[in-house]
Amino acid sequence: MEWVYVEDLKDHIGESVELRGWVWRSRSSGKISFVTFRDGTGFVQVVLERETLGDEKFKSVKRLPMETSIVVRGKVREEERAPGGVEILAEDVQVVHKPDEPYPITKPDHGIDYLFDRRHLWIRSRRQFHILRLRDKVIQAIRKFYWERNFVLIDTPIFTGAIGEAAGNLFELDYFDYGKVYLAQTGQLYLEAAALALGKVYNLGPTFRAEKSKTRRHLIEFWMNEAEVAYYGHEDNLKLQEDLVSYIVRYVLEHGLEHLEFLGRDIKKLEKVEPPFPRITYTEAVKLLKKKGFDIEWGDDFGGDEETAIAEEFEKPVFVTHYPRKAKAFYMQPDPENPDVVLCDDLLAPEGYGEIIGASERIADYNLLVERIKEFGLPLEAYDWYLDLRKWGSVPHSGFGLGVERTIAWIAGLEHIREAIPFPRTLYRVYP
RNA sequence: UCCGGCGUAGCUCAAUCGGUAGAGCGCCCGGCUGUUAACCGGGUGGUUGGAGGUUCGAGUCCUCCCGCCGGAGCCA
Repeated sequence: MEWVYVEDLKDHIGESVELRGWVWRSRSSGKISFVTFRDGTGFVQVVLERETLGDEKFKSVKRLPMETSIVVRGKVREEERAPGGVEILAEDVQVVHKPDEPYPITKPDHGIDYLFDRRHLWIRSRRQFHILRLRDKVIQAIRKFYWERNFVLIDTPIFTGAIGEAAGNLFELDYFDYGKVYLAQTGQLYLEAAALALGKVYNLGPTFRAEKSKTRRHLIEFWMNEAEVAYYGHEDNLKLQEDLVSYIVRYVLEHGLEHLEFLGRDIKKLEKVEPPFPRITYTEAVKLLKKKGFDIEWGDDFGGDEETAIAEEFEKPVFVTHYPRKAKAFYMQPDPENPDVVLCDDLLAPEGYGEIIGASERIADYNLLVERIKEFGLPLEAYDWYLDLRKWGSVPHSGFGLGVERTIAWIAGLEHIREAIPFPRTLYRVYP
């Protein structure tokens, strides 16, 4: 008998098949019992009848505890009364492992701390199943987007010297006799080197921020997708970002619709995400916020409330461009028309999900970059190799970083980013 | 780090003004051939986060500590 996964059952209607998986829940009656069965690819209802299985077999399997692992053989049939429209009429059930203790996650009324203490088990639950499948789709979309455009994947290092966007917020480790090294906050500087070698490059991997951030938009360890392209200016950069984000949303709508529907996501809102995205300059955004009653002055950075207030003016993600030089990182190219602002953008997701991209054109001129490093009080010697990039064949180039979990949280409509990653690292949690 | 909230059965919560510690779910036993978080009957279950204090009497009030949740700052 052929071993079939739940996700492929629709191709086997009327056949007898073997399923290997686990009991999610079961409901038992006197002579019939319904098992919600899961195998990692989906959930399906298995019907156990006394008449089909015989008295003895039925008695032994009619009340299997949650998370009993079982192999089921039976007939696949369309059934209107079954959730999902397809069910299995069991002809044989073999128990692989029957738990001795009650499964700790039962009805959906547990507290968030209890659930995260049992994250290794919680990921078996339906909601988590759908979220993690969506995450997989988002990452598939990212890789496919760059692959289709002939970008080269550059895996940037996790251990780095003391360089990055800021000196603080770094996790410090001892590295043999070398001394202190730090966990990467960004692969950007390495991607800039790679862009000058390979043209169009990207990365996708974990990054670490030792920020004591305690909000629904922050993780200590999160995944970032960064891209960097030689000879790209500010405008090319914006175009690439809106193409990427639209591509991800379209891909998920096409390949992950059932997951979005399970999570109750408003699909119509996602369908509107097509290029071009609206744009607003920082200066215009400040005016808008003042009109809305915010106490903000030109030069201040935006907080979560400000970002939400800007984003709610638009149905699509919105670019906020041309931030004040002093509010942003040292490597950003000044606007030739106004040196107080830089050629950068933040992409704000709709519905209050905040910043999902930070981007800029990078400074190409050696002397200007040295000046900025000094101006920001950074140690010049740590940037030796980075400055080298401006010594030989320096060119204008631009890039950005996309926060993977924030993108997932937005697309999936999650209340908190911690559900968007299998095992979240938050301020007070590294277990499990 | 700062501000606010919470901590009671395995879980989610209730307990009036300071006056006998409760419910639902889970689990165990029994019943039921179409359940959808099944349902019905019975049973099981407590150092009220910890230490100290006020009081005739503290889950409830006070002090300190611990843990968690929400938010701020910072950021993707």
